[in-house]
Amino acid sequence: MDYQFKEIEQKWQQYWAEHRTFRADTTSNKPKYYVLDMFPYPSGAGLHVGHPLGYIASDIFSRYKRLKGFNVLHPMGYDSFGLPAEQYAIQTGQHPAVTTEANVATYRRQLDQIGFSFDWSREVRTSDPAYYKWTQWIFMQLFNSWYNLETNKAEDISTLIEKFNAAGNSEVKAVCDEDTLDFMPSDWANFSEEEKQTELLKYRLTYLKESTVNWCPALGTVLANDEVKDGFSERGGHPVEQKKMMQWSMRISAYAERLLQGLDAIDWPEPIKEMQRNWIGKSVGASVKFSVARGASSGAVPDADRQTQCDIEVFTTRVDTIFGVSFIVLAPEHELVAHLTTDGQRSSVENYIAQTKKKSELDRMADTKTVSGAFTGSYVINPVNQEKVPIWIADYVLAGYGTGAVMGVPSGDQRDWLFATHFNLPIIQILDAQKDIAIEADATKQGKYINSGFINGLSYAEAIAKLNDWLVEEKVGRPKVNYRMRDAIFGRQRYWGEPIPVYFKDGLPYLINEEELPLVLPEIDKYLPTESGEPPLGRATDWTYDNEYEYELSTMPGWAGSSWYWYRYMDAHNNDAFASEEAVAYWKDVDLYIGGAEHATGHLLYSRFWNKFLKDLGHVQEEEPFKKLINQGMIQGRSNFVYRIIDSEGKGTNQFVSYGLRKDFKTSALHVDVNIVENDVLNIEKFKAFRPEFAAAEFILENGRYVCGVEVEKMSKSKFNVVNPDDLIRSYGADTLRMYEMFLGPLEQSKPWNTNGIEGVFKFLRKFWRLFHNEEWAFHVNDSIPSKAELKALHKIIKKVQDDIERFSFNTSVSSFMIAVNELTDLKCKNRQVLEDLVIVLSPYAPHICEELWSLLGNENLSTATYPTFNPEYLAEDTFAYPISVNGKMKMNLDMSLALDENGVRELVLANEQVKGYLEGKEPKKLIFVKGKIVNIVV
RNA sequence: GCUCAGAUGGUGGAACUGGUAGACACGCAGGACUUAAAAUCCUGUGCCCUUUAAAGGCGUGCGGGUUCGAUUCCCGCUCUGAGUACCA
Repeated sequence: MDYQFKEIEQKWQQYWAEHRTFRADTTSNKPKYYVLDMFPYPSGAGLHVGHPLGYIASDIFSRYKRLKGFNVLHPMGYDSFGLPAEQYAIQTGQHPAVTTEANVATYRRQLDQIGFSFDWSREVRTSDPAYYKWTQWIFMQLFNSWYNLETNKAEDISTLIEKFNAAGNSEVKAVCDEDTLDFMPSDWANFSEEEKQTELLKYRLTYLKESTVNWCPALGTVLANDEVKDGFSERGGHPVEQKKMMQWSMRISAYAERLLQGLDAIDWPEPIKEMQRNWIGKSVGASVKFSVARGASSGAVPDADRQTQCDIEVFTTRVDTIFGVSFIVLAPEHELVAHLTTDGQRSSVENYIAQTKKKSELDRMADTKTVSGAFTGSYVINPVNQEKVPIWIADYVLAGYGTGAVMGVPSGDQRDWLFATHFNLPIIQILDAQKDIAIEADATKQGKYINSGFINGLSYAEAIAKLNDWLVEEKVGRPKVNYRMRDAIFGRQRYWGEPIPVYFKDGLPYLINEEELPLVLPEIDKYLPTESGEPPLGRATDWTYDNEYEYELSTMPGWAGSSWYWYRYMDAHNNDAFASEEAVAYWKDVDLYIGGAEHATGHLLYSRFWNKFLKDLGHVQEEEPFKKLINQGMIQGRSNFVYRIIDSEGKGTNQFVSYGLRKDFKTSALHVDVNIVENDVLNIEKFKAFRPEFAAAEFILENGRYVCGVEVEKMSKSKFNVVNPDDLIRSYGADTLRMYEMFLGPLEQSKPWNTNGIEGVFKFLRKFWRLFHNEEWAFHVNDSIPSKAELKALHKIIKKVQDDIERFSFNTSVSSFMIAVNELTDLKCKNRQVLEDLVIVLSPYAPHICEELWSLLGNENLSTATYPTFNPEYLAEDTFAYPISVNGKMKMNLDMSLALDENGVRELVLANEQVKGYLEGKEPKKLIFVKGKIVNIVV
């Protein structure tokens, strides 16, 4: 029979499901290998062709590893909490759980028909209470932990309390809030329960913190940055304001250094590591206190406050330039600004602050050219030389980074230089190697210091060391490492997320009992915030702890459930632990993780954080969760256009002109559904049915066809360029889709989707099928002894595919399969032995057709087969058609024995008549010979 | 602006450590089979010159360099894509 992909694919998908073929087994004595895909959010739009790209690659890898004798864990699940389901619920009143369930069913159906070898018995859904029980449990562990900088790991909060009991907090080295009290053991003992809890909260790894959020009063809700555009909500266009709010936060900053160091040990793409390094943003420098000078300038009456001692702390990476400071700049939002502003400067400072507030964050960042700022009227004393230096405010200083204050050194920093030049502030040269500081700043670290008091004559390294010691000695500063990364906000004022297992008593948060987990999401009448502006959970009735205390009304953010899910797959149905100790000990970590690069600083960073935390507590074994990471490229949409002719009045007509002829007319381009276009040629009949208004359309054709225009855009419904895998599977089958997606190009490269070449892959599979059949489509192989040529073709592909898969070059193996099948077809190979091995080698790519042929060959269960061993002997050659080049230009090929050495080759080459012709009687100066590669004659 | 990735025929791409550029496909052209179409098969297909062939010239974004030899290494530039945002 001809290749009947529909029957074959259905049959084997059913077989795999019934036989639980891909169930991973924790008791196996084979080596383990864990292949993980980033699990999808089940959106209402279903799967598009971009999704499976990574899944196909990981599936090929998993199937290959099974053939290579590994015990492979290859699971799949759903990141099923999220905003779109909630949005939909608000609009329709449908419970998000219901729509999510329906979407999951669609995804499952679509995934199943591609023939993935997932172990579905381990499926997880983050919105399942049996799953989020453990997300909540991890939250509780974080709440009950603090970060000990002495042991450099998280510890149970009880060890902190012991320290408080024994010695108060002066000796405690912890990552904590900045406003901790100083207390002695006796103080601690006398603290009330509330005071103790308040203090402990400042050390807990998850804690409450006042944060600024985008608050939209009209919608009564907090918005993500994405949902705000130019100060207005994207939905509805209502004004959005900044509002301070108590929010749950995760002390990820405690792990900054370990997150940074850990990158060196993992096999990830360098650009992703670089992104994480930048995100963590380590800078080494010093923090220096500048004390505010008493009595401000311009005859202003100093108020009583200003008389009190007050310091401005700055962070700098160039403490060596401190003698060159000619001004200090605070962020306009800095808390001391109002306090420091003199009456004389008040109006201009307030003006400036008002202006800054008006600028959107984007404007403020985009405009690096305009210099702006305002003088506060106050001064600080530079601690190193007692110089009086003016305090300014400017919006280039950010409140959120460092201390929100910088020292201005115009000779060494171009931005400071521009500021000083604009406002006429002094520019002091500090290094003898600095040049042309009248024209621009020179940030050199070369040369010796000048105009720099006690560091005059020193080099950069000497100066830094001396200053750091001096700062500590004089108690005006210290060396400091600063990280850009800030703690992660861990609450959302939404419904469709994990409830936070916390209740409030006397305004303080307490954990619920572990036995009470999961804290199940309560039913509510509407998915909107309450009238008083509380999160949707405020609508729940009879939802209190112990019938008394109010629960936390925020839910966890989207990244909570995805920050540990790979462990759940190890032991998905465990009710007593997130995964059993034995399961974690067996599977350990993810060997290969495939997913999109867009998660570089979100999911991939948070996951590493939670993993390190769980490691500190002894719940998991590895410091890093994902050993190797591969990013698949984004599949873009390829939009097609038709060109409607515009009449003299500017109105669209009924006529459409083909792409090549559109220049002769006035036209407007219209998106046309890519599914009615083939190889950029429009199917006119389908187009007429596309929309009623096109039913009577007329066409100006070129070469008898209507050619469409093309543009690469993001895949989206509104652009009619979404390609759904279902249609392709219907016309070509899953095996063709799988191979075609791989054939498209390198996995990691982003590329537009186009189906132009899919026929070629389909033809290949038919040709492959025909290898096993005779002219009448009857199954036909023989048991003859394989010829040398057949074995050569086979072993070439055995080696090629294994090399390709191991370097994730899937596109090149598809080409090689085509070559192998072409060769074997030409050889009229019907040999059972050869074809059987070929089936195994191809099976990771096209599993259905291979299972069918495998069973026709009389075998059972292809996934338990063994990948054939490559034998280099079959590829060995006696002779080689050496390319002969003259002066580096290839001229001809000459067959010569591979046994020949340079002298033998030289003799043969120079004696050759054709070569003589090329030399035109000239004496060769030199002959380059690379064995098995090339001969080059230099004249 | 900075960082990273990339640029190869009409198209997707191949060439893995510097050694025959354009594998494999798509498309296109021509042919076979067919009443016809589909399917299948065969041939050709980087560009230029040439009636054809042989032969030749030019060719991996642009300009240089290293080398017997460069798509590959180095320097400078242009463009495209992604990320990031005044980080003190």
